[in-house]
Amino acid sequence: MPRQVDHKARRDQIAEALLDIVADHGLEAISVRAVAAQAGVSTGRIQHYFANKDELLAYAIEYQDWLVQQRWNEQAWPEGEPTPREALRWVLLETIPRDDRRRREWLVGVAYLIRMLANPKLRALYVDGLPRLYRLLADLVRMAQEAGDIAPDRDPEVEAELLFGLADSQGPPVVLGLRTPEQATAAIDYYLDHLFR
Amino acid sequence: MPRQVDHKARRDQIAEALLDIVADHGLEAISVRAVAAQAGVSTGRIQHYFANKDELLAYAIEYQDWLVQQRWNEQAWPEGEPTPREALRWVLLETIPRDDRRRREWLVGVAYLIRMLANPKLRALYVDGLPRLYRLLADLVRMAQEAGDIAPDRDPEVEAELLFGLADSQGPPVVLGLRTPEQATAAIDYYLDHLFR
DNA sequence: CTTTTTACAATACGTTCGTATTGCCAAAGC
DNA sequence: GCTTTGGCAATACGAACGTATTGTAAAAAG
Repeated sequence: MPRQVDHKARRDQIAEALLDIVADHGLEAISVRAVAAQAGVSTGRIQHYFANKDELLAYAIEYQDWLVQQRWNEQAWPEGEPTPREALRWVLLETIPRDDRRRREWLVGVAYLIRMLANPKLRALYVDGLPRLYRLLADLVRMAQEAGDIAPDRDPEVEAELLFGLADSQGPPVVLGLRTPEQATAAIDYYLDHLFR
Repeated sequence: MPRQVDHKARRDQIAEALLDIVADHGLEAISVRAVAAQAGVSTGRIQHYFANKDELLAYAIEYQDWLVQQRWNEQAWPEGEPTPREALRWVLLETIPRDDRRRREWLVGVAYLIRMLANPKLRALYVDGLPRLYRLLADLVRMAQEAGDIAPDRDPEVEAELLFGLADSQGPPVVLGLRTPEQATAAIDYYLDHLFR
């Protein structure tokens, strides 16, 4: 066997370029040539690593999903053992598009949503992830309740929905510049202050 | 002047076809020929009523925005003078994609979101609408408070954000079939039960 | 040193795209 | 009734598209 290259690295580099374009101009701006230009490679290279455009598109979100999971596995939780409140805050802030990386992830997620309707593999990325997130939030609320930091009459499932909804609904206004990430963070902190006592 | 036709009706019919395609397959599926086929007209007809593709795309969301405003102006409020709670519930349920019409509107809104980043005219549709919605929700909470139906220590602005977030976050799971519209409605009713007493 | 295979670059091919062009029919104005 | 003009259909055109094909440099295997 001749010259060996890191296949994943090459595919990831191409996926990076695709995700940049999608976040800026949507899926309709994706062409093999445009991705090649953004990545600074030839279309021949892209053809060498992806059988066709659909496979390229599919790899790119799977790659983004992998990126997100990497961050959650490595960075969570930032400093030692967090309290339920710290963990809750970390998770909620993680969902808002507060910096370039998270902004791109958020926009790409939006761009791929309609594709999920007809594509079961894409759908699974969302369908599997959301209930896990709800469960995590509810568990953290429960832990805080058991520690006496949240009033016992609060329903953890309902609180999980409210918290997620509050964080999730910050996405569009932040991305569109109607609200700053700081304001979105403040909204979440404000509600956490009410929830914890 | 010769034969006169209803220009708006023609344009709306074409916009309808475009919106159907966008909701099903995203903006990347839009071509003048595809819209013509969906509408059952010739591409010549589309060219006659729209200078180019961009103008067609722009007209279509403006048309959808007009449709939504029509419904809010005419159907709100369903039966006579509603209580603040009825009005609140009506508004919140209006934002969830519970039937084909609202589902299409929701999906089209998502599809156009990335275009709003670079297009001020599109952005305005969102940027103008959201604060008005927040204000409406907060006002309704305030009215209910003054009537003694909501505890006076609730912050109307915070409650507006929670209510909107709760309703808004139902969109993706409902559209993707993870949750039924009935379950989404139940989640909203459950929280309204807690808020009102 | 030769062979084989990987990793591409370059180009070619057929299709689809947005849009320009052309032509025709019907109705209103004179 | 002739002219004009709006309302199209049909077609044409160049660019861009996804992808197939071809060629080549280089490195591992023998």
